[in-house]
Amino acid sequence: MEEETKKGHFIESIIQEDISNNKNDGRVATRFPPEPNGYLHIGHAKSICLNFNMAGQFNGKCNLRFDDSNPAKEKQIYIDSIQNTVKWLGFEYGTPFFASDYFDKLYEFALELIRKGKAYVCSLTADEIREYRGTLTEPGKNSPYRDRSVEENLDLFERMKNGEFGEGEHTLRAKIDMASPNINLRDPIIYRVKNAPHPRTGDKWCIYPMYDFTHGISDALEGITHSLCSLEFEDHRPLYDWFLDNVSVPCHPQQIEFARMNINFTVLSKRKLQRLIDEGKVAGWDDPRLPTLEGMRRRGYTPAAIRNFCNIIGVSKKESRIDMGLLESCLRDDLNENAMRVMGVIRPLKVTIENYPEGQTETLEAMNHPQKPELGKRDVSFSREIYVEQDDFMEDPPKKFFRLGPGREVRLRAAYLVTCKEVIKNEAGEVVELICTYDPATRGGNAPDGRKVKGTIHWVNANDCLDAEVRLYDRLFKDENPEQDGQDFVENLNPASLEVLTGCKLEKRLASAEPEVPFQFERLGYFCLDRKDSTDDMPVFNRTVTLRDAWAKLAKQHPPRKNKGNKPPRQKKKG
RNA sequence: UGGGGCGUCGUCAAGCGGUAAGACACAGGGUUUUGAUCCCUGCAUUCAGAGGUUCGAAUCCUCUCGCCCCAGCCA
Repeated sequence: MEEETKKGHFIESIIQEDISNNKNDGRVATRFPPEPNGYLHIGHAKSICLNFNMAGQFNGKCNLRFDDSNPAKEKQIYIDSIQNTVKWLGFEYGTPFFASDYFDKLYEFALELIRKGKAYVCSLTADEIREYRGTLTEPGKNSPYRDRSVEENLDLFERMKNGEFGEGEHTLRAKIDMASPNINLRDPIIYRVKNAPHPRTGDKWCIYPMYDFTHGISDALEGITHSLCSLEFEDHRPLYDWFLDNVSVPCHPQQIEFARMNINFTVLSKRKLQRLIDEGKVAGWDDPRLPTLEGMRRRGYTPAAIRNFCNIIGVSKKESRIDMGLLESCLRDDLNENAMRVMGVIRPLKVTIENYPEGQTETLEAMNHPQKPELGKRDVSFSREIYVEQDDFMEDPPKKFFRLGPGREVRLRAAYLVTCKEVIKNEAGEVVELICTYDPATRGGNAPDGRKVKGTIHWVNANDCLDAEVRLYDRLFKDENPEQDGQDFVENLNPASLEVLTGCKLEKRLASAEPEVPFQFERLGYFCLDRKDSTDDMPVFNRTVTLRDAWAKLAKQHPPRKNKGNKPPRQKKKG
């Protein structure tokens, strides 16, 4: 049903091989290392699943480690959110780790490099450092400070630590090779002065280690065996190895790179997501249209669906753009299996059943899940006045329209067969009510005379229902690739990504719905109560995803006739 | 004309010298009180291209082409 771990992607093969060679004594340890400078998104989920799955699969452990070496960008709220989200996704990580917990040790390792003559304090300005670095095609040149004595370096570095210098005055650099074709090896900066309070170490430090120095050493200190990261760090691997080879760490983890995830019709980068928020294009980090895990959670995505998706897409080194449809397919799979069925009318059209006794109400039974009778039945109330979906009526319907139209008979799900007798319109000519008759002999939906009724539509008792707001979401961008032809992705937003419907009429049992618990509104899609904007007076439901809709697809392929407002069906063409 | 990667169906992705898995999508058909679900069926003579090695190549070699990443005191 769920989560069949894919067999053998290349990282799994490497680990398997290492185990059979008894490398690391057959131990496996991975880590998920987010920088707490933003919220997690679906792209991170891939890495989370990969790291935790590899550990789980090979009886190892996976650490959650915050890569918090740049206090200028990092915040406690992100630390909290990330922990929360990883737990929600379903992974156990025990006590989280922090690179900042290694600041003392990192400082010692920097000292070790200086004593070995492999690091020096450089007093070039940022601009000068850039100039000295050379370009992609020209080698760099040595810093004039490259040959300072060990003593002087030790003294300067200590004074950096003690706060005697301002930002940018000095840096500590590894002494590697200014002529290396790999720019990362041209005496990379290890420490810089930064006068910013750190979320965890406060103002204890005014110098902070850079990523390349911090990351590998943190891995080694935690006994990580396989350090999985994305492709852009491939060029950093020689540096990763250089640090671990030149400093006294307990082990030397192996860095392995894989391609990060991309999905069409959305953007996956903290920077771009941040911009959508800053420019007010979406409501915040947890806007249900966003691919952030908090947004997806609020919208109704389930952890199981996301995990399954991450397992299904595989792991490789090829840049790819995954079809949003695949994510949705995984979602529907889980929701179809687990969501209780209910009825809700989101664009109500009143129906009066003229031959049904006035003032009478009766209780009918409906299945909670047609494929799972063990989930039981629920009561739904029925009376003379009900609501049906506006889309389920056409004044001049084509032949293949199996719903309501003048003189047509349909089944009200779990109720009766009704026939449309009369159409009532307002002054503007809009249909505002239908007068129908019902066949009392069809209680439950079957006709004793065996006549076939092709269409079944959902409905709600007008005298016993829940008023609600419903939010319909669509893809955030119009284009499959929001940045096609170098366009600014913000210009490509789908103006119809959010549609708010008020005055929706839902089955009464939804009054006790809990946030994020999925329901299938039959024939419409999967919905859940919004945890943030719902009030006692006005519940708000988010549409998580629609049902597959063969009818809508058909109608789209064959454009509307000019007559009424409804979607117009045509005969399907052959071939 | 620096370095590092990557190129298998529309989209992901198996394949590791023995004659192209699977998933999503798509197209037909069946079941159905959700036009949902479910169930069948079809869907790469071909692996970026060209040469070569071999009885045999997507898999090995050579060259060519295309795409991505790197010049933060970000991660």
